[in-house]
Amino acid sequence: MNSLGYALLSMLVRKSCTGYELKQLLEVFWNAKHSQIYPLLSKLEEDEFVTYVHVEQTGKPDKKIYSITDKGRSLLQKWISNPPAPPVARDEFLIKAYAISLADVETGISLFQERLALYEEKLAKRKVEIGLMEKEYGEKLEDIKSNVFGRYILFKRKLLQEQEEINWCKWVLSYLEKEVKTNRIMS
Amino acid sequence: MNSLGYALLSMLVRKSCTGYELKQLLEVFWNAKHSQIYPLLSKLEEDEFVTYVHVEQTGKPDKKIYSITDKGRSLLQKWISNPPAPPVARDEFLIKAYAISLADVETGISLFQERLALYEEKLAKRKVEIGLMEKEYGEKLEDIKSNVFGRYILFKRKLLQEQEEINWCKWVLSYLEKEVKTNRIMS
DNA sequence: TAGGACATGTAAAGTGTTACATGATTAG
DNA sequence: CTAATCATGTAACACTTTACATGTCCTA
Repeated sequence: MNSLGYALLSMLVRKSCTGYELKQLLEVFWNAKHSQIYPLLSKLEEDEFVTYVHVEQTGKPDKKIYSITDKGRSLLQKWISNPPAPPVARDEFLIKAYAISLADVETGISLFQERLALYEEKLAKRKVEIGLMEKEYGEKLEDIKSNVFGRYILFKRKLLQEQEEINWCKWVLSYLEKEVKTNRIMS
Repeated sequence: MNSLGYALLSMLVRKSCTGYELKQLLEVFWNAKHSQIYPLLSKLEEDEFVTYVHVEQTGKPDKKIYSITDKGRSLLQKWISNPPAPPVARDEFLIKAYAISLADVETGISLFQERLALYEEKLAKRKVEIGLMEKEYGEKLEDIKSNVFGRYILFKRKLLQEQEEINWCKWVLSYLEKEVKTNRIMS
């Protein structure tokens, strides 16, 4: 079983879902493609970690609602206490930032301004999401036994990281924009 | 060309390196394996983005010192101004954190304590690294045209993100440890 | 004397992305 | 009338990891 398999199980603990729904929920972790999710769900079903019911629909395509089994739940539970694999982060932007001395200042500035805009948008959405959670679940969010606690702390983490990315972008931009001003005075 | 190829080029802009050195330098981005680096360097050489000189050594294995070509440099330069691909972060720990309600409180606490320890160690090393850079390069670090500026801002970003991960771990631990105390009083 | 640093390579297996394939309903 | 949402699946290709392969010097 790979990480994605466990990610699917961890979602199904909270509630039964279709593959389509799982794809969207998994976005809190990373952006897995449906072409990876559907075959993996079949494999999970074969190994009896999940089961599904086929639901016929009119107007919409039929769907399969997957649920976690006891076998699946105990697998996930055991896996949690194992030491996690080291995190991997692949970010093309950081390579560009690293090589920024090769670009002219204007390119550098627009690179960072776009990154800043991207994360400001992410942060705004995140705040809305967390706000909705707080309205819907209230004190339940702070209850470590509740099945929304995990989701809540993950969202908070994302918020903090996004905020920090914004701070960093602004810090870098202050250097880049200082340079532009100096050039203007000299010309 | 893929991201790893550009990552290699961005390292070679600063200085000529062997594949072995590149593997270590690339760790600022992510942990690429040598089995991916060596064949890619060959391909880069075939396409004339890099060249190498064979250096014979005694006592140590021979090595190839790779340098970027003008063709490679201009490729990298053009690539920088293209919009970067969205970042991907795969982190098993976060799946475990998400499913934490399934584990008992003690498991949750040790999970987060180990994460905290890991990032405190990372942060400590990062501070040393940055300290060394500041000693070695001084004001050059704040010069956006200098070829250490990119490296410096990347390290600073990592520092901020690591610090934030620590804050978050402590915040989550405060909930988990509150629960343990409540249980003790009740028993 | 065991393990790490130095140094480069290939092969196989596993994981992830893009493209192909289908098709009704609803909102703009 | 065009794009998005719902919904699932396969095939080909690209990328990454693990394992196999070799060999000396130096440090604990």
